[in-house]
Amino acid sequence: MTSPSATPGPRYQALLQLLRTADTLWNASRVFFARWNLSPSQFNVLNLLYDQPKGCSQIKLGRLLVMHRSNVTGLVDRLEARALVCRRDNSTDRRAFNVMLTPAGKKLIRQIQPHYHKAAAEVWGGLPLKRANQLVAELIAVSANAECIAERVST
Amino acid sequence: MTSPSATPGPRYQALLQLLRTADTLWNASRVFFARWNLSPSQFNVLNLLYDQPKGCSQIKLGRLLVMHRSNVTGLVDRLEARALVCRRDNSTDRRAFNVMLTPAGKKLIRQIQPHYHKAAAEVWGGLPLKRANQLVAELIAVSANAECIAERVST
DNA sequence: AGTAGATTGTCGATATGTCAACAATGATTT
DNA sequence: AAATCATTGTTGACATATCGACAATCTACT
Repeated sequence: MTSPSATPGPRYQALLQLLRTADTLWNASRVFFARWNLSPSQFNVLNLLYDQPKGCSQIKLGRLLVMHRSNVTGLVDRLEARALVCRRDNSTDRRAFNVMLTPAGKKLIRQIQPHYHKAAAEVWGGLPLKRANQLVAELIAVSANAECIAERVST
Repeated sequence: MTSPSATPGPRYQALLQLLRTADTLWNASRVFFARWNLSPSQFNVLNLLYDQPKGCSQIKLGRLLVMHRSNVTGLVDRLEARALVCRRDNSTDRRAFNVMLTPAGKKLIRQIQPHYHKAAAEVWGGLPLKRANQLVAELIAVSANAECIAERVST
């Protein structure tokens, strides 16, 4: 007989498995993108910029990628060194850059995307649509709870 | 009318949301453990060692934490410098150390665990047990698929 | 206009993570 | 026993991530 609300239990297992799965996914994506000599984060930058033809400030990039400004600097530096991305002056705000894909960057991301979407679909195997939607909802709830806890602690 | 097997779709959203949620959880845990001046990885080391009273080699620690040996070196270094962990010679294998908790380390982990379990439970809110178990099963399947893809690519 | 406060990007310090290479040791094979 | 191969931990080079401090700039208010 198990106590009806034992603390560790299945919910705790779910938490551990969630983190572990994400780690596995991230590592798999590292292996996956290595073919094009890109890190997952670098791919994310290119992928995001692909949807922003007018370019994007670094702080906005950081917000979309959920990372600190200071990290965007180096990420963009390395992509710029490979001419996949360029920094253009922003005419309306002289503090900010406009980061955008170069033609080479566009070409690369177009080349990768079909492989990426195929792999992403495979990862879920035969998960029914209904379950996928339910899962997204649950994960969003978890995110919200975690953020709430973090906020409560830091204040 | 949506196409029955469009590539991005809800499964793709689920993938993104999964990574995002894990990132949020990890960040929340960083804030959470900062109270004790620990990183999430450092906590994981202590937490693992708590269940291994006889100690653990660094390579085994790395496997349990899903990280490379070389990373364990620094992690243990920093915990050792704070006297939360110690390296003892392994009598049967002179290559390996036996990493174990010091009394101070045991004391710290015992102090943290109740807060940790409470927060971990809160994260799931009112998720029914049945759903939690289903989730774990789905996440394990995803892990396996991801690892399979990575292996296929790297070979 | 001028000043005070917020925002943007960079830098340095530090932690976390990878990989390849190395020395020391263990395990196996001949 | 000797040689070969595998494993353990460390190191160095690097990418990724955080934070705090800083200069330049924008914004708002007096």
